[in-house]
Amino acid sequence: MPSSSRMRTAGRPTLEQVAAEAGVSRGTVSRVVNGSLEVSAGTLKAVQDAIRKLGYVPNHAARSLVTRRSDTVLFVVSESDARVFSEPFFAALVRGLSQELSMTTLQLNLMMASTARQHERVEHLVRNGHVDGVALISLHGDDPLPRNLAAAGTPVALSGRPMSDMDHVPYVDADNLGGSRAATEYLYQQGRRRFATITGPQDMAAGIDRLAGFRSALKGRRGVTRRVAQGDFGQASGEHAMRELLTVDPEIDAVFAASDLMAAGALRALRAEGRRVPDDVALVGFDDSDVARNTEPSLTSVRQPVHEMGRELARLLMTQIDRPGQRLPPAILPTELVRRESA
Amino acid sequence: MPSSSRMRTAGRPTLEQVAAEAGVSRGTVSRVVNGSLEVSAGTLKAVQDAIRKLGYVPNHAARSLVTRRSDTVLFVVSESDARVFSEPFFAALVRGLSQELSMTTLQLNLMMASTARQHERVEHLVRNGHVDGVALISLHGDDPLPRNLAAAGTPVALSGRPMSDMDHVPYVDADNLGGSRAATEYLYQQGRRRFATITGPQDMAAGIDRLAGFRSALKGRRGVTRRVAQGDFGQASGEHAMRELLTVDPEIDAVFAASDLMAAGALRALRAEGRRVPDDVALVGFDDSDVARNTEPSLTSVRQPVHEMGRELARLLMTQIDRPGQRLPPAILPTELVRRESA
DNA sequence: GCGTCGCCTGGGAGCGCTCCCATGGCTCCG
DNA sequence: CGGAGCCATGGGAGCGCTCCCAGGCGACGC
Repeated sequence: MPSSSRMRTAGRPTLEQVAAEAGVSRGTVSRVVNGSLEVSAGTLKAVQDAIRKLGYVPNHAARSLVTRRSDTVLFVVSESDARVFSEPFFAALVRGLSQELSMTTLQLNLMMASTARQHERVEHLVRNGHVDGVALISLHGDDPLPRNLAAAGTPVALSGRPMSDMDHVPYVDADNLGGSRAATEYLYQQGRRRFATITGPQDMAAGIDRLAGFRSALKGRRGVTRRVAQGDFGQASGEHAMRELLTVDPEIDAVFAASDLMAAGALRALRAEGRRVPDDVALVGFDDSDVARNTEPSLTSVRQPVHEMGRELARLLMTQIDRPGQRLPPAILPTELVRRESA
Repeated sequence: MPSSSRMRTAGRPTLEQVAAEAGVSRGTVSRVVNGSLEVSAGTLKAVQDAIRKLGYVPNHAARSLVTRRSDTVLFVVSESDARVFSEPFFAALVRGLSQELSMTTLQLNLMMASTARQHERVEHLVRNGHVDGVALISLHGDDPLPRNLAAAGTPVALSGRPMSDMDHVPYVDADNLGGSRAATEYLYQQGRRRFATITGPQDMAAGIDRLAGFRSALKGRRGVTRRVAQGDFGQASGEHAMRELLTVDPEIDAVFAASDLMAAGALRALRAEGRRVPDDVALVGFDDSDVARNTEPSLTSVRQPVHEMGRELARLLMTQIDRPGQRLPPAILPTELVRRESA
């Protein structure tokens, strides 16, 4: 019965084995692995050599069991919002998040959760210590999830300004207001005077803020007309809104659409009505997405630094994990007007 | 100093506490939690009640420590050539993957890994039992990672047919060949006879297969001309290729582009040269992406079931996790021609 | 009526790690 | 030269769970 017995899982050296190899105790190896200073230079080297020789990597489960930290953050996406996926926004955000995290030992856990049952699962995951923090994207206006989590002391960070106040839950967002204002001012500087905007849904912060930016840029200006039509960020709504606007005022010469998709729709409508862009009507979109590059004429648009927003989201989370209870201000990242053919 | 001492982390009941509450032993509770049958009806109920009452959720780390399973799968994205894969592709794939996984207890871990150092990290993660399986997307042709992992006995599944043979590493892919053939045949049936195709990069399976489909559809047909120009899936390359094609043969009346982006570029070139689409030239793209809906005219395109491909990817992984060593055939999912205005 | 079988159940051992206290040796000061 | 103090280290005690073996008990058969 020699070769039987437990058969020490050969491939994975344990702390104990490293200790034996280095001629020290478990405790000492643990200190080295975790970067404690209280180890003499000689021992340090011996242990490091042993670690290298054996190819030791700490067992995450074992560590997590005692430290009660998981070294994992959860990224929750409400998938019901199909809009999120039609845009590269999601991918770029994840990329930024992931990049920032990759500089630490933190892992990224992804979860699509729209139903209440799935939100419950998120809370379970958190309560049970599977994750150290949660990043949320694309919330529905009144979603209690972030508040619940934060109230329970879990680090939380949001992407996009939440509609209801979230008791100091930090969030990252683009400077929607500033970006819209800049876009509108740019149109004004081009000599345009008969303005229209196609808004996003007014129950979303992005929709509200972009309209506010438009208004703010035109505030107090004389000899300017301003029309507002509602859209839902989608292309069809942009086309519809544009048609409506032209009915109300056929002389419109400048349009700011709160999304590129809506701008693309507007472009269609304008063309159908025989307007030349930008000669007759100047048009600016928002997002600087792929569509903006592919329309004809291509769209002047407001770029948001999505990748950087992802990184900031990660930082917001990491800060809270390191210093629990810390109150963080929102991170509002600057936007930039990208000039193309449409304005 | 009464209130001090260990203070049993109140919020999280353990197996032991559930056992006490139900008046049984740890072992029995464990059996209930893990769905073993060897428990009498009465005990079962008592335990279930206790679990509900206490809100017990198993501690993942503890379980993982002993079972040596992590209940986590890793999704690795080589971000360096994110460019190639249109981004909605990525999002939809993740969504499918995630949806399938959400029906199990498996967690999804996401990692962007392009550099060698990061690939190393993936191998560490796997060797160290952090993950039970790995899904890989957007591989570089000769990437040894999947082979290494598979050789070590790790469940692996790929998205996209790998270029080099991977010793039975299963993959999911769209039926690129069939889709391209169908698109080309459709053009033929419309009475078109002077064909051209704009290919994807010929060092990628998708590029190769889509060209093969085009060729296959036209094989043996008489009175048909066929031109081939190379692209790289990007819009600019499509525009360039189209211009070139028109120089070679101004009479071209049908174009199959291996991506929507290239088709959009081709559209630009065609318009610039005064060709009407679809009247003078019929044009079909591939991917059925957003761009296809936003061009003017909108693009007829080959749709791949990306969401379903994500689910299949998950299934491929799960099967291997449940039955290690199982050899799985690739999953080739059907494509579908979506007719719009351009052809 | 006693032995046997099988079904449930209890609980010890141990997964790999961190935490913390005890220990031993050494330096330094009076 | 002795004692105090400090630093580096060793190793026990768990973290919460699963696995597995032993044992209790009821049912059934001879």
